[in-house]
Amino acid sequence: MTSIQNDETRDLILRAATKRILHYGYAKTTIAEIARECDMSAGNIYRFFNSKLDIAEAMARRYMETVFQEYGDIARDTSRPAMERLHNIFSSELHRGHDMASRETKTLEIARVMADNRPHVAVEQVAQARVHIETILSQGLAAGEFTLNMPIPEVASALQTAMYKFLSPESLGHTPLAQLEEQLEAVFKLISNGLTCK
Amino acid sequence: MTSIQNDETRDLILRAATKRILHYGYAKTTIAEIARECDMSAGNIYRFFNSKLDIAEAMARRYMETVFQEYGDIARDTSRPAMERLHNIFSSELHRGHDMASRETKTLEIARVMADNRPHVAVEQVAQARVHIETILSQGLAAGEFTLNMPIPEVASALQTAMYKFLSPESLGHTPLAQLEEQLEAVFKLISNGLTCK
DNA sequence: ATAATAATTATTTTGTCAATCATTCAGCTG
DNA sequence: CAGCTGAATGATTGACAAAATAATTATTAT
Repeated sequence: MTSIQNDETRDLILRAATKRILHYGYAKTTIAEIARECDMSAGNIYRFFNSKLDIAEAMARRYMETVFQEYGDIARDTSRPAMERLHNIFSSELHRGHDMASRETKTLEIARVMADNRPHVAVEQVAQARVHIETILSQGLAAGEFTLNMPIPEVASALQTAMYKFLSPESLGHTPLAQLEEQLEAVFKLISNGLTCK
Repeated sequence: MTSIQNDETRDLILRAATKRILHYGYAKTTIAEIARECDMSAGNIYRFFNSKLDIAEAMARRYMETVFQEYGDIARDTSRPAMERLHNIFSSELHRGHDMASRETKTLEIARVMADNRPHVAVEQVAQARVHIETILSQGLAAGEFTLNMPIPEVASALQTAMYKFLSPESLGHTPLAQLEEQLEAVFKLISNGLTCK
């Protein structure tokens, strides 16, 4: 079983794993390689992680933390209009997704591995993103910027559903960024009209 | 090369192919089997279709024709409100997609084969569906039912983008129908508000 | 000209072996 | 004992060839 103490070693392993997995991919990276990079034995890794999948999951969570940090910053910056900040979140989601799909980093493989073996993780991440969207919505509502005819959680969820295309690996892989950007603008315009009208 | 005449034989082949492919899947049905079902030789199939893929494409197109017939009927039925008919189209798209994904028919495999080998077909189909959406939109606009702040083609396209989740095989396969129905309602409510507000 | 049969080419499957790898664990070390 | 190692295990994978299957093309016959 994984021990509780020694957080620094966990971090060391995670950094080494991230380095190699982003470069060579999840399947092509072996526990032995990660261990070598940390100057320890392969067996010792298992004192800190229960499985290779757990390492990947921790990696993914750590990365998403930075993303949610960014969303939190946006949600906190009440100096900008709520609508603009909503747009900011979805737009940055699209660009991050596109970077992942196009760049040589093997992020897409990890996404697939997670979707196949840890499906609840994606659900959690979406829920976490929704929290920030709800925050911005309620700010916009309080500021008189929005007129909602549905409860905030439903609106936030519907927004995410409508923006699904911009984080689906399929469309990210097959549609050029410029076109996706146009489509994002169009959908956003459509919806923002519905949010603001009296 | 494929000959032009003898449309009945083409139909015979297509029906036989459809029967077997829906039952056993695309990969598992052979040209020889289709030929046997038609009481002809395998080689002879090639007088009517250039390849097995062409048979699948013809199958898919024929099926989509019936779908577009339905859309045409909906678009023509001006007795119902335009908004209701828009909803009708997307809802029926969702249910058809879900049937494909859940039922034992191997429709999903065909969709994948088409996406991989004939990507332009899906693009065409989406464009064809958009025509009907545009028709309904312009009817709703003429009837004073809608207030659009974008050109009709852009609105139609944005609608399709926002509804992308309900025809993506991934979400159809992983999300229960009831939940997708709820999400469809929510997105539609959000957008319809934007279309109708003054 | 049209269709069946035969030939060819491409792809898939199968079987085998070795190698690799995730994971476990008995035991070393300090 | 806490913290680790290195060897063992069992499952998976990759390479490779041979055989089989299936798509496509060429030839022949009516």
